[in-house]
Amino acid sequence: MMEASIAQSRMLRGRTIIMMTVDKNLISMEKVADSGQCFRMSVINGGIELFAYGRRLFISRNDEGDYALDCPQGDFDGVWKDYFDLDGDYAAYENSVPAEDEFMLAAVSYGKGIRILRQEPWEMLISFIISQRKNIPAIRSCIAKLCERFGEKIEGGYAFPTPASLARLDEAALAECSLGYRTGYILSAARMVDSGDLDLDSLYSVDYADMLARLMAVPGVGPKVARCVMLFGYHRLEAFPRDVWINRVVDTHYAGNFPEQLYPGFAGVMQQYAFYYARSFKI
DNA sequence: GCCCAGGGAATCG
DNA sequence: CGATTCCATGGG
Repeated sequence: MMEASIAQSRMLRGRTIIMMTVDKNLISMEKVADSGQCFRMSVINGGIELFAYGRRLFISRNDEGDYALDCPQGDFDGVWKDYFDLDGDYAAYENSVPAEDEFMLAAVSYGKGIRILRQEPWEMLISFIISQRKNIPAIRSCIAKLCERFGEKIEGGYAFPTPASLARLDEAALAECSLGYRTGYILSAARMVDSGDLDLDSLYSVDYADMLARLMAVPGVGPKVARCVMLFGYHRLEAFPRDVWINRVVDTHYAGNFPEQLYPGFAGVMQQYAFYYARSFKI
């Protein structure tokens, strides 16, 4: 049984810094950063920088190759452990692939170490409204502009903008973030959430169909974007978003119909392996 | 310059 | 119903 995390301390400029280590076999931070489910996690000068929940997290590797998270144990226990879904049993997901499904076997093998993050629903809602008809680098660029212009300044960068901070803008101000025709969608979503018309916190406790309907009531949110919010924000692992890459996979290898029923309650995890594999090899 | 991107809404048949 | 068309912008 590998350890999920161990607290370590080291000295830096005369101060004691607490680092949390995460077993390298438990998760691949590099694959997660490149998996298309998050847009504010990037590999930079010898480590990985991540912004979420109003914080910046820097991740490096120690001599054993395990991950060192530059955060106190309280943040790890209260935020990052669940954020990275370190308690999830991904071996069970991977082992559920039928022996005859060569595509999913290859996808699971290639993507080993990917996990479905628990991100903030509000950030997922805005991020995936932006995502429509954009490639991932362009999505990241738009979100970076949003954060720099309208997010709160925090140490090392900017937080994701709050609903209130976007709701009070006009379209001209938002349009500077290269949102194109999505500008009105973003503004509507921000005002719905800020006014309380859409209570994102209350959605944690509603069932699949209700959550899907409530999210799709937002202008610019259709079946695909709603399922991305459900999967990456609310951790509804049964949600199976179909984008252009997944549609190509499903058409090519599954005659237009992916066998979601083989993965009860976690088809979305398999979707993520398939997406990462397909996009990496441009299948 | 060209093609396309983690789609959705409006329109048409 | 399903199929088609338009949408703004920038990355590769």
